[in-house]
Parts: sequence; C-alpha cells; structure tokens
Amino acid sequence: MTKNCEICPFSNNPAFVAPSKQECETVNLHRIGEMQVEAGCEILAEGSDPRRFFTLLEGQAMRYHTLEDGRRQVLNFLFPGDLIGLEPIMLGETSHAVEALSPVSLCVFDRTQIWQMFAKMPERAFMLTWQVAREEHFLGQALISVGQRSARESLAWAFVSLWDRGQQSGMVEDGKMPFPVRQQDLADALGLSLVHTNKTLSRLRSEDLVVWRDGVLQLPDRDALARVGLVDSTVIKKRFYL
Amino acid sequence: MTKNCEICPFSNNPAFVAPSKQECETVNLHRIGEMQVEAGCEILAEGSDPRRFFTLLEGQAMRYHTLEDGRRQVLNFLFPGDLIGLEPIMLGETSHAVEALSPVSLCVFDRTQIWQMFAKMPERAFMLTWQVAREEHFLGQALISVGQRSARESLAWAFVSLWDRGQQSGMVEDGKMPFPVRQQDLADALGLSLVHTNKTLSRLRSEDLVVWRDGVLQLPDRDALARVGLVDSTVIKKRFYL
DNA sequence: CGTCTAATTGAGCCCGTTCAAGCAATGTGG
DNA sequence: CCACATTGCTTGAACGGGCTCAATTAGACG
Repeated sequence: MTKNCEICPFSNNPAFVAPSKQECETVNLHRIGEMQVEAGCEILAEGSDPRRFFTLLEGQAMRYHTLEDGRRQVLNFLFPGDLIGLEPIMLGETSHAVEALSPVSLCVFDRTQIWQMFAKMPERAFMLTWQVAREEHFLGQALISVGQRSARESLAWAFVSLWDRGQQSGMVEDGKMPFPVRQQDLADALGLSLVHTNKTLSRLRSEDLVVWRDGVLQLPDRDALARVGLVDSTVIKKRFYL
Repeated sequence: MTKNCEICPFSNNPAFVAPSKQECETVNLHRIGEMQVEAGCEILAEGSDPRRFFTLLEGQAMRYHTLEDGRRQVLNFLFPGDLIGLEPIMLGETSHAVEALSPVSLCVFDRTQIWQMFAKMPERAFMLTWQVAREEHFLGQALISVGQRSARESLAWAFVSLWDRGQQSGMVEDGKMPFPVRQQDLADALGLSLVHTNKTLSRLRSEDLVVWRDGVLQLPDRDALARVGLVDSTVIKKRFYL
C-alpha cells in the first residue's frame, strides 16, 4: 500500500476493524491504482456509465447536480476518507457530478470489487455501508438546513459542520483549515443567491465568527457559531459498533 | 413467513436474488416478529437508543427531524418495502423520528441481525446497502428541490416523485394512490409555509394537474406535472446489478 | 352544540432575489 | 510594460416570492 492508505476505509485504520492479510491481498488485487487530479477537474461526470469508484486520499472535492436550465445544487463537500461514486454503481446511474476543489489524489477501484467485498470481506462491506449511511445522515442535515434555517443560520451551520468534518479528517492545523471554495459554490450548497450569501457572510465576518480568506477557513469561536446555526451537538462516532 | 413478506428485502422477491434455505432460517431466527402500529403513532423516537430496525410491510410513514425551536423538516415519506431505523443503528444515534401516517404493519429485527447478514448472507447485506444508497439518492433529490426549485416546481416534483414511488411499491390502483398526509406535512417536507403551500396547491388543482382529496391522490397528467417540476427522467432500476 | 383539527383566503410585510455597477487580482498578448 | 479580458468579491437599489398574522369555513367528534 502507498501513502495515505491508512485513511482508506478498505485499509488498516485503528478506528476500524483491522483487515486480515488475506483481505489486504484481495483488496490490492482489485485496486486498479492511484490517480491524481488537478483542481477544477471533473472526477465523475453526470450521466456517465458507472464503472469505477474511488477513495479520496488527499484534497477536497464537491458533489453537485445541475438542472436542465442551469440551476445547480451542491450536494456536499468531500474530505479525505470519503468514498466517491459508490451510489452510482449501486443504483446504475450517475445522477451527479464530482469536481476536485484542490489537487486531489484518489485510490481507484473497479466496480466488481464491491461484490468481492460482500462475498469475502464482510468487515469491509460493513464499513462501506457505514460510509453510505453516514453520507445519508449528512444529506439529511443539509436538507434540514436548506429547508428550515435562515440564511444566517444556514451559513453558520455550514461552517461548523464543515469545520467538524475537517477536524475528523485531520485537515485542521493551527486552527486553520483549507477551504478552497468560491462563494458561489457555498451559495449553491445552501440554496441561496450569491449576493445574499456574500452579505450574510460579511456580517458573520464583522462579528468575528468567521475568518475565511485565500481559501483558508478559521473559526475563532466554533461554539458560538454553532449556537447561531442551531447545530445539534450529536456527535457521530468514528467507530461504528455492532 | 407471513403475509406481505415478499416485499421485504430480506425475503424472497423475484426482483432480488433469492435467499437460500439456510438464509431464510437465519433471517427467521433473528426476526423478532411482526408489529402493528396505528396511524399517528411514533415508530421511532428522536434520541432513542437504537436497538431494533424494521421493514415497512403495509401502510405509509414519515421521517422527520425537529429543531430546538420547533421548526420541523420532513426528510422523506416511507412506502412498503422501505427500511426503518437502519441509519440510527449504523451511526449509533437516532437523529430523526418516524411516524405512521396510516395503520402500519412492520417486520421487526434485532440490530444484531445486521452483522449476521454481513457475515453469513452477503446477498442480503448487499440488498441492505442498496436500500441505503437508494435512500441517499432520494434525499439528494429532495435537497435539489428545496434548494433550487420554486414553490410551484417543488410541489410538482414532490407529487410526481411520490407517485412514482407509489407505483413501484404497488400502491397505485385505478389511477389512485393513498396519500394520508396533512398539507402541513407536505409544507415541512418542501421547506415552505403552510399558507403558501395551500395557495400553490390550489393553483395546481385549478389547472387539473393534481387531484388530492380525502387522503387520496390522483395525477391526471403525470408527464405534464413532471415537466412543471423539472423531474429528470432518470429511472432507478428495481433490480440492482453487480 | 361547543370544541378541535385541517383547509382556505385576504392583507401586508420582509427576507432573499435580481439587476447593475465597481473593484481587485490575475493572466495574456502585443 | 501596458492594454485588455477574465474571474471572483463587494456593494447599492429595487422588486417580488414566500412569509406571518389573522379571520373564516368545513368537517369530525363528543
């Protein structure tokens, strides 16, 4: 295995059940290889035939769907350790696109690997389902935000959630986290217009709740911002249990 | 197995891979039993300890989350064949409630059954993951709607989506489908106010696009409504493939 | 016949939208 | 080295979709 494999759900992570020697070999068998992608490139294209899926090893990405008339909804932001392209394989149709937000490195698997996992590596398969369930949870949270929260609350919620996700995946250093996103992307994630996002954001900035410059995010008072965003304190354990 | 078991993902469904004799026995072993719930009752309580999960055999239900201040977001509506309470077990925390919309019958499983499935019945485990992935897909679609569509488009989208779901689960008869929901529930699902939902709905009614009376829904022109709601024609196959 | 819940309709306001202009940083070609 | 285009951020002004408040109606139930 190469660099960063410790965050791959199919690899050996202390947070997860350790794979056996045999499992490792089987994984390596179906592991097509690693892939580097530049910022701004499409990792997954809307409507494409689902053949492979990926583990995001380094960098950040964005998953979105575009309506016929051009309106776009960002579904979520992806962090190291996240899976990409599993849903399309399960459902047989790629209904969203994934774009790299920074230089990204991916671990590439063939779709046949999925069944191999279920057949021969139940712990890996369980792990995989756990990831899908977690993503479902995040989508639900986003839906709550877009549906019920005000613009100010939504922004606050988004920053806190992203911050917490960033910490879980080890992207926060010195109280700073890379967040290479345009305001337009954030607006599309929250169902707001660019203009209003900007104005609401500048208010949060003037209150010293958010510092976001040059693609780097800082939250001087994460808990205060969480209160603004009505973020419930539910913590998702990294470790799943049976 | 008792009535309606053919729709249970853990049972023998022609759309799915048939379970072996041994699988059937193992499922029955962990199947706690059947449960009947009246309309309006809570099947799953927010914050409860996740111990069991269910298959919805008959009737309809609603999954929602409530914010501290009372605002409520309906996450989705549940149809026969859907799983209930799997996400909480996987993630260790029940962050949403599920309420019966009609008299409901459920098949009850113990949470230990999940691991049994991964360990001994890979086809069932795969099936289960497929269900989670499908639910993730629907949540994504809902997020797109709430985030990008206008009230009119949202309503149209919702009716068409529910209609299609209803047809897949065999709830449509004579061009009619039971839809035992208050306007308030629909409003909370779409992030709209009750008043605006009502006014938009009455417009759709006057255009003969929607007929919804006494808990029964009819769509005289499903395709026209789909055009109003910008529903993409992507069809999720009932049959998954490997 | 009073009470309760759900649907309906009107009036007025506001949050978030669209339109529009300006600015700063970066890049590109002559 | 400058002219010019491009991309993203910022800000002002005005409109409007959807909100809140409020009152009425209709049906179900005791």
